[in-house]
Amino acid sequence: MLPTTDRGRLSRERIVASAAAVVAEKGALGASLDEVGARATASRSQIYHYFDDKSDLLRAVAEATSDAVLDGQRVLFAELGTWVGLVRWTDALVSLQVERGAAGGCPIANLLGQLGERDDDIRVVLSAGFDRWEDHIRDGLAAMVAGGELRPESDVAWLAASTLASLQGGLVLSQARRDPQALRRALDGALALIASHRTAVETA
Amino acid sequence: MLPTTDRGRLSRERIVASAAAVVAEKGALGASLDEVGARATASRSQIYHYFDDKSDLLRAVAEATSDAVLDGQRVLFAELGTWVGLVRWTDALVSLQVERGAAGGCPIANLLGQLGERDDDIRVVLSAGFDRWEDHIRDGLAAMVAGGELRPESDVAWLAASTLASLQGGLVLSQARRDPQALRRALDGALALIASHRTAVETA
DNA sequence: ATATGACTGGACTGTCAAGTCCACTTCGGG
DNA sequence: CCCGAAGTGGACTTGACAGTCCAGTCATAT
Repeated sequence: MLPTTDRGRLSRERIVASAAAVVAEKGALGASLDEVGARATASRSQIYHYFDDKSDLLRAVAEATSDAVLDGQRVLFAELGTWVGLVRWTDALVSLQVERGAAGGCPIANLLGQLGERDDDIRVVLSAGFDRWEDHIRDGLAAMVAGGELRPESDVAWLAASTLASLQGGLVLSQARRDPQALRRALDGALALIASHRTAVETA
Repeated sequence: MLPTTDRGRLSRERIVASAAAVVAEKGALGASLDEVGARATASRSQIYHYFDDKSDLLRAVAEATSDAVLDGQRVLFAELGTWVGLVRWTDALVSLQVERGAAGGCPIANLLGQLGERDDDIRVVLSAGFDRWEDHIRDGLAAMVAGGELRPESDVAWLAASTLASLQGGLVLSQARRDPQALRRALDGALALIASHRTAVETA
């Protein structure tokens, strides 16, 4: 079931990547294995060679999608330890939403909505993705506390959870309205809450 | 296409209600017209008597769902004009999520994720639902300003948008984690932001 | 009472996707 | 060189679903 040769490994990866793309376009239920195979230049029996069934493939897609979303922010995450870096992170997220024409929200949340109630394994994978995301934010805030930018008594775990929620909700609203400003306003709310815990009062 | 008799009106309503239930359970794509008909004690030709096709029915479901979600909060909305009422509203939302075992997020957001990118009419209907929701929050905050509970210069439109985003994001995270506390933390963030605009400092 | 049109039921068709099967190719080790 | 396993391709089966069609029922207005 797991590929033992390089050739097989590449085949499997091609299939997962194609599946992720098709799922992003057509939704999980709307994604046919025929189309996945066509894009990966692989036939359906290859898919069943590496995966038990469609659900198994979708689990792999969920993992790949989580990784992709987090990887896309790796550079930004590194900057989260300062107020300036935090603001830059929000700016980058809004810019991304502008580029996409405010279409399509968070890929992780999309999969959750489509599969979360149907397949508990997938729900757990996506939940872990959110956890990692929140951890990065919390680590950044903790670094701001350590660096003296935030007051020591700040509850960074709560602030991180609340910030990720603002981000997710902002994405939902901007997708609904096709308006990136909805995300901007949501993130400004999160920033304002964090700002209320800053030490120096050198304007936000 | 639109029913002209009472009997037809009831049939149509039964169909929409059943469709909304099936869609909530199985998702929009997973909902078959056979099952909708079976639950509504109506055959498929009845469905096609009132709706052009499945998309047309789903549009009606989107409207019904928006109305149902907003209606379910009508009593709470009336209380939003005071800090106490605002807190009660958040408590009720968290309680609801506890009752549901933190399963299934916001029905409007779920439909958006499944159909928003596929059918623009539906996206607009759901977006309007969010608008009405945000309007109720904004009106409540404006009443708090008028009542002297919030400082006059408070940007209630922004606070309302940010609060709805926290709510939506909190629902996403609580659904992913099967943990209503994620919603609690998100809403506490929104409350803290609003609290920072209060006049009297009589503890939050 | 009956004709008209709204309303209803169920059978039928075409399409499309999941999953199975088997024959074939590639490639590395003996 | 050749054997066996890993990897590959495509045809086939089965089932489910959207959408159509037509024959029949119900309510009511005259």
